[in-house]
Amino acid sequence: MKDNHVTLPTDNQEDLNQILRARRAKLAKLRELGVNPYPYRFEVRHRIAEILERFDDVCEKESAAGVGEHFSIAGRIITIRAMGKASFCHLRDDSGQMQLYVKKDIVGERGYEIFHLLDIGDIIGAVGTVFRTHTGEKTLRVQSFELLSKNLYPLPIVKEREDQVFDAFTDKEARYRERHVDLTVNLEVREIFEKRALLLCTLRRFLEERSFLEVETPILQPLYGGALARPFTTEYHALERTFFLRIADELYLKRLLVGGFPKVYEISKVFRNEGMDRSHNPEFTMLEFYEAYTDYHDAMDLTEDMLRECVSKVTGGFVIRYQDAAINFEVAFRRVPFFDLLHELTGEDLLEKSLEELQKIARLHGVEEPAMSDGKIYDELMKTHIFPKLAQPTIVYDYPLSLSPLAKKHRNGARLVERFQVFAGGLELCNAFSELNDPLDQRVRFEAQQRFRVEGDEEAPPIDEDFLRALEYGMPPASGVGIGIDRVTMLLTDQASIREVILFPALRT
RNA sequence: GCGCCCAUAGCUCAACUGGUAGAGCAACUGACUCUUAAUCAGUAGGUUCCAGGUUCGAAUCCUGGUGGGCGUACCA
Repeated sequence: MKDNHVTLPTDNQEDLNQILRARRAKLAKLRELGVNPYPYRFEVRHRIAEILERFDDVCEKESAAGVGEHFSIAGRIITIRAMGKASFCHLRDDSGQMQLYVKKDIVGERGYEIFHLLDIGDIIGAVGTVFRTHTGEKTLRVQSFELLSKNLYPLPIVKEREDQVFDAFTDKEARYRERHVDLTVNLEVREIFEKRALLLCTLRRFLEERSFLEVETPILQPLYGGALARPFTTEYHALERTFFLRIADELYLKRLLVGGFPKVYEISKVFRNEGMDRSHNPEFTMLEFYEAYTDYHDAMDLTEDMLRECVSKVTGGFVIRYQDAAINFEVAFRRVPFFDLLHELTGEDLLEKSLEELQKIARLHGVEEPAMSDGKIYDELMKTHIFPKLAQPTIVYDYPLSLSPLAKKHRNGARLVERFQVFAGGLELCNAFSELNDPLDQRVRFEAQQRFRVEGDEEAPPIDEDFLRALEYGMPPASGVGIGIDRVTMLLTDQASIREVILFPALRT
């Protein structure tokens, strides 16, 4: 599958297949005709979608409105229908596609010869007037055109007729490995990433309007933390030390709260050295924001508003379709305590059970080896039976203490922490809590994690003395929220796989 | 990590119980001044993912490998 084209030696004509040879021959011919196949610039004055829209109500035949006015567009040739003295092709730019009519009488002998040396995939610029063909298609009558970049490697040819698509470029591996081809040929793919950009833009604007400060913290770190995950390591030569790629932004952002910024956020890649599947990519994009003097109830309100705003801006409505389910973001999100959901599942109050009782209940619900801690059992039950079924936007709150070493203990009970997660479409979108700012409690929590670590839990984080010291200076009470941007994008673009919303997803090499 | 499935022309796919690889589109030559999956006539195009093995003979069967898909595990 892989690099059969990459390994083709471009200087040895013998080894090239006939299509590649033909393209190179045309390139040489063009040069003979005095055409630079890779010129420096072209004056693009119009976008195709704007032209099409403008002539939308101009009726059949020669459009009086278009006569005389010249339009200048540039893009890639996606179809060619060549005839002896007049030809058609379609040109696509970022906004849309439009038919071009190239007539020998107009572009001249040499121009028409050059046009015949063009291929699907070439990038050209064209200037002309707009008219409608007999069949009603708005078309550019080309006065002149210019080759802007010669295509030497053939593009997949996707054809359409009456909404039927033929020979679509669908091989997932080829699409991910050659995303530039995917984007060129599959318009709906481009849309996903336009929506992703709009999502990021919306989030930034939302936070900016509320006076949050965008900051950047280290990706390369001497110690990692802020989540439960195995890190990637890298060698820092100058320091002769192993460094880690961050697994979360959390600890550095909290230091900024200590430092006096009351509202901060960061949007960035984080890296977790774990397997990949349709909702996990080893590097992914997180938004984390922290607001001083607020608790997790405030954060719930803010997060709910934020998500609703994103849905509205990106999809244009409040009800979205995700994998055949209608998800409504207009109404208030359901808010339900973690242990209420477990009660619904098991009919028992799991918070009151001993470890033995918990293990028994876990077995009843299909957990194979429940020899783990109470927290892991709760987590397992929720992950297998509850979370995937949370289709409508749901805020699950008040989590067991042992699962959340960075969250503040619940004001009403010592065995819970003030934490919540937001789910929709069965996807976990956000994780948030009232941030633990008691440095002595934080040390106790780290030490507990340290014990898990010694027992072999590779995801338990190490003790971060620098962070503990920072807390000792005093961090204001605060709430913090982490949002998985990729997951939200999946939801808003109705994609089942995270790879569809990451331009260059991780692949084996 | 484990299980199941997949890999054939530039793209999308075919090839029965093993018999020596084929189609549409794309490409090339020619014709054609309103075509649109353009049409018509003709031509060419393959390391059947890789390496071994079985066989007179392998795209097909076996072993190993590579890459991918789906499921599962892991995953705040």
